[in-house]
Amino acid sequence: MYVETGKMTARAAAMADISSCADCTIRSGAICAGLGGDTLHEFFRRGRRVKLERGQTLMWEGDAAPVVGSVRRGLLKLTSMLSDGREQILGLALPGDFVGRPFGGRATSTVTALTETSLCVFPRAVFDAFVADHPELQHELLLHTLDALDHARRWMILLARKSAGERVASFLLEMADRAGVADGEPAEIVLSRQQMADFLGLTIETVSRKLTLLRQSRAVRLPDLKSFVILNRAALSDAAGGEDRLAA
Amino acid sequence: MYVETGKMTARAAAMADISSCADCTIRSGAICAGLGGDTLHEFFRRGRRVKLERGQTLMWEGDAAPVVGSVRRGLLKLTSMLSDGREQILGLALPGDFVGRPFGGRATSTVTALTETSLCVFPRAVFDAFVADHPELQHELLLHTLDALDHARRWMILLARKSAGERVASFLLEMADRAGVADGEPAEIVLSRQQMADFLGLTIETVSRKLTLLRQSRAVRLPDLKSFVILNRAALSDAAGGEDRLAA
DNA sequence: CGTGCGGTTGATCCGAGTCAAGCCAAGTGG
DNA sequence: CCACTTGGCTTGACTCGGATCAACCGCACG
Repeated sequence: MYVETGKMTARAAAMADISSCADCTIRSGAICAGLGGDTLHEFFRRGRRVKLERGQTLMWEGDAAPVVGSVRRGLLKLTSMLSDGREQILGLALPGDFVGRPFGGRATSTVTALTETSLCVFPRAVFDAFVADHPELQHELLLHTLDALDHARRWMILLARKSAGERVASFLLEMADRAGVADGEPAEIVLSRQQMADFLGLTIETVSRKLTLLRQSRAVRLPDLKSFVILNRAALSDAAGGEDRLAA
Repeated sequence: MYVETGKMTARAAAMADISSCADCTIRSGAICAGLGGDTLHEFFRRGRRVKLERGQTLMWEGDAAPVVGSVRRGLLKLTSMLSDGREQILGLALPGDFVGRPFGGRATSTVTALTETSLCVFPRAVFDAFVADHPELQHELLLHTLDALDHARRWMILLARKSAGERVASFLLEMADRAGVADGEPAEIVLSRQQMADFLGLTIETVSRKLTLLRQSRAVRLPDLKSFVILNRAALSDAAGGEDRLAA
């Protein structure tokens, strides 16, 4: 885990902090949205910018999890390990999302970077105390948590009731929409086939087969392993099964 | 939907409110925990006590959902309807749990009473405003939401990875634990077989078969349709599959 | 060149869904 | 009081979708 801050004067640190917030592309969607200049600065001073390489883990399920954080850039997965050693992906964290468990005991999931990722990380005790003093921050955190809950519950429906083909189609739709990629344009598949399987509650072979079927039906094009293009959104949406709509 | 309040003098209403809170058995676990006497009274004055009969619905998925509430007594289900008409139960709400979606647009699930239920219900706009003015209330709501999120994510694992037998066993364990019933003592199954199936992402036939197997293996006894007794917790826990532990 | 790893494809198996029949307890009407 | 219905549950026979096991492909890397 590489931490960007080093030794510097208080003034230099403050300037770095301010510029950090000023150039932050996700402020509007993050929990720090709505914090005034002074409060924002106070808040930021308590955290650190952390950069994770692909594959690095921020916290482990069950650990005392000393930190929470806000994603600035990149993509992380939240996972839980099963007794048989397989892992289930519980969700993804994108820029603006919040990770970790404030006011709690142990971390409820393992948080791992899927791409190079940058976060604002806070010691949990410090974060908890600061939130207690700043209702507007707590409010943003509450909104984020409510959204995450809604999203998790929609995903429950997919896992409980959708067929393998529907899951894969739903996944592609969600990836394209979250990335804001238009139909016809190539969108990135950030996950490996194994990770897609872990996410969708399937096996790698089934994921592969269903992708092949979607390609053969001309709903999508798969130029390479890590990208896809929506050729026929209606067909894809149809294959996703009514779309009780996972999109937030 | 039967609303208990009628016309009464301000003083009588206030007394009713106070006694309502005083005799509330779930205060400690509800979002109103930690509200001081005056604030609690203020808060309570803004809501109403609502009683739902078994089967009555408090709000519908997708509706503008004008209310939120805190469960005092009884049991409700949160459901979402699939395009094919089947429903998936997203979660249960027990005394102390919070239902509805504050600060949001539409209700994200349908909320229906499974037993006779009593709630403190608030108009959403009123609730939102009151929460904004009372950080301690917002804090409690946040804690509840974080817990609900953790619970939903654990349930995702069950739906994504567990076999039918494991799901049914996990369900029985959770029911017994939530009701605080000791092994050997009869515990209530509040749901019908159909509702269990909707909850576990199975069909009614499969639920029935797996219950029969558990009975035959002497893990549980099923005196009648609506109750069960844990005879061998080790066996049941084993059948639940390692128990990556759904209990909070 | 091999060697290894991620992905695809094929053959087979098994668990849960589907369809259908029957059971039992609680109404309901003659 | 008894035949008949009704609704929730169980059980059985069969089907089918996705897991499993296995072979193979293609590419990166030593």
